[in-house]
Amino acid sequence: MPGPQVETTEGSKAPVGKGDFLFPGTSPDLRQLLKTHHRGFRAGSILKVEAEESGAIYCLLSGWLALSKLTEDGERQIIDVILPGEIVHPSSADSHTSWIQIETLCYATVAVVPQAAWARLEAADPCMRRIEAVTIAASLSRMSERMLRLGKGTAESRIAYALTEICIRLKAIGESDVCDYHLPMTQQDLGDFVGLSSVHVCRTLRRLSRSGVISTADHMDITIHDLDRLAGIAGVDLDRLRAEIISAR
Amino acid sequence: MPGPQVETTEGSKAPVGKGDFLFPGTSPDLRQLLKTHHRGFRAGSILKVEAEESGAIYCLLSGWLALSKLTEDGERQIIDVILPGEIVHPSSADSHTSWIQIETLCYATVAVVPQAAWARLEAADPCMRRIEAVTIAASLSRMSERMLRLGKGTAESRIAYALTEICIRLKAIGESDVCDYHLPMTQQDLGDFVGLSSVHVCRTLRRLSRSGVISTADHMDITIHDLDRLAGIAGVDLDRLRAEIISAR
DNA sequence: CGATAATTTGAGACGTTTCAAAGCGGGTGG
DNA sequence: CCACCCGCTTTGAAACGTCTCAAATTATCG
Repeated sequence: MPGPQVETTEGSKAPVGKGDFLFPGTSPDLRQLLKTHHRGFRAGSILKVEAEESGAIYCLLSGWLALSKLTEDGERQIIDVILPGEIVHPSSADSHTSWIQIETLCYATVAVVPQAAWARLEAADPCMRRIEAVTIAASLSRMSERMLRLGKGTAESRIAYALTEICIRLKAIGESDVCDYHLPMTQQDLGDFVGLSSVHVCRTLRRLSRSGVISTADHMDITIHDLDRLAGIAGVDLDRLRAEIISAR
Repeated sequence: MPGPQVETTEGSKAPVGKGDFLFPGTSPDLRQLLKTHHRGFRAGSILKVEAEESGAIYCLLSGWLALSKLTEDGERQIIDVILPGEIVHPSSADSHTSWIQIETLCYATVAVVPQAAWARLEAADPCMRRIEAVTIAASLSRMSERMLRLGKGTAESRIAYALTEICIRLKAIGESDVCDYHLPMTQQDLGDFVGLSSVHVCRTLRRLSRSGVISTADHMDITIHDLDRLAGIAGVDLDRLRAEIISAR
C-alpha cells in the first residue's frame, strides 16, 4: 500500500469525465456550486479519513474515487468505487463524522461542497431530491450485489461481477461504448475491492483471459470480449442489473 | 430454506418494539400514516421479492426484517437486518423495481406506506428529511462494516461483529439493557448474514461460548458476557461504531 | 539505465465447505 | 399423553479453494 498524502495539487493525466454535463437536470445554481468548489487531486490522495470530522459533500467531476475501510491490522476493503457524476455523503448516523475513507484511484477533480451550501441548494431546487434518492439507491444496489458475491460466490464470479458492474456504469456515462476500458487500480486494489489476495486476483484474471472472455493489457487495460459470458460467470442478469444500478435519466 | 408465502395474517408471538414511539420527532401526520398502513406479518413472510415492482416504503414497527439477495442457484445472502423504528426504501435506481427481497424473521408489524403518501409527508414535514438521511447513513455504515469483515476477517470476527452490532442497535432502541437477547434467526440464517455455512456458524458459536465471551441457550438466545472482548474479536472500536450506526437523537 | 513497484508463477499451509450421521426438541395426530 | 416426525443443532472426516511465502519476470519512473 502506498502512503498517500492529502494532496490538492494538479496531477499528471488527462481527466476522465465531462464535469457538469454529468449531473442530470443541472440547474444553474448547481453548476455554479460545482464550479466554485472544484478542486483537483492527484492519484493516491486521501480526501477524507474514516471517523474524521466531515462537513462536506463530494461530487466527482472526473476520475475515479474509492471508498474504503481499514481493519485494525491495516488491511483495506474497498467498499465502493465512485465514477464521474456520482455523489458521496460521508456523514454517518451521528451526522458529523465520516463512515468511510475517501481516496482517489487516479487524478480526479472533485467539488467539495460544504453541507450548508448543499442544503440550501436542496431546499431551493426540488429536483435535487430525486437525483440524491437515485444516487443512494444505485449505491445501495451495487453494494448489495457485491455483498452477495462476497458472501457466496467464487473468486471468478467476484472478479467477473466487478468487471461487469464497472463496464455497465462506464457505458451509462458514455465513457466506454465498447467493452474496453482502463481500470485505474492495481491488482492489489482490485483484490481489496472483491475480497481476494492480489495473487489470487492475478490467477483469476489470467484464467478469464485464457478462456477468452476478457483480455488484459498493460496495467489493467481490460477488454471484455463476451459480456454475456462474463455476466454468466458473475451470475448476473444484465438487464436486471442495469435497472438496479443505472439512473433512469 | 422454508417456503414462506406472502402472509398478512396475525401471527403467534408477542410483538417486539413499541410502534410510533420509535420514530423520533414524530409528527401527528406520520403517526396517522403509520397507523393507517399498519399490518402484521407472520414469521417467514416475504413482503417483497427482488426486482418486483415496488411502490411503497416499509416502516418497521415491531419484530425483525431481513433484506436479502439470492444467487442464481438459490443461495441467499442477508444484506441487512432491520429492527423496529427503521425504514426500508426498496426502490432501485430505475425507481420502480425493488433492489432487495424483504422478509420477516419473526412476527412483525410493518407500515407499508405508498410512495405518494410518503412524499406528501416529506414535503410537509421538513424534519422527515433528517430522519431519512440519518437512517440511510446508518444503513450504509453498518453494511460497509459488514463488507469489511466479509472481505478480510475470519469466521470468528464476522460472528463477533454481527453479535456486537445487533447488541448495540438493540440497546439503542431500549430492547436490551443488558447484553442478553434472542436472535430470531437459525444458524443457517446467521450464516447467510455473515457469509458462512451453517455448520461453521455452529462451530464458531461454540468456540466463542467455550472461551466464555458469550453463551447461547435454546434456539439462539445470546448472552454476551464480555462485550469488550467480543468487540476485540470483531476488531471494532465500540464508541466509533456507535457513532457510525446509531442515530444521534 | 538502475531502482522500485507491480505482475506472474509455484508449492505448501490453512480455513472453510461439504457430506454424513447422530442428538435434541417441539409440534401434531393418533 | 405418548410416539412420531421434521427441522435445527452438533460433531467428525475429507475435499476444496484461497492465502501465504518466496522467487522470477516485467513494467515504470526518475
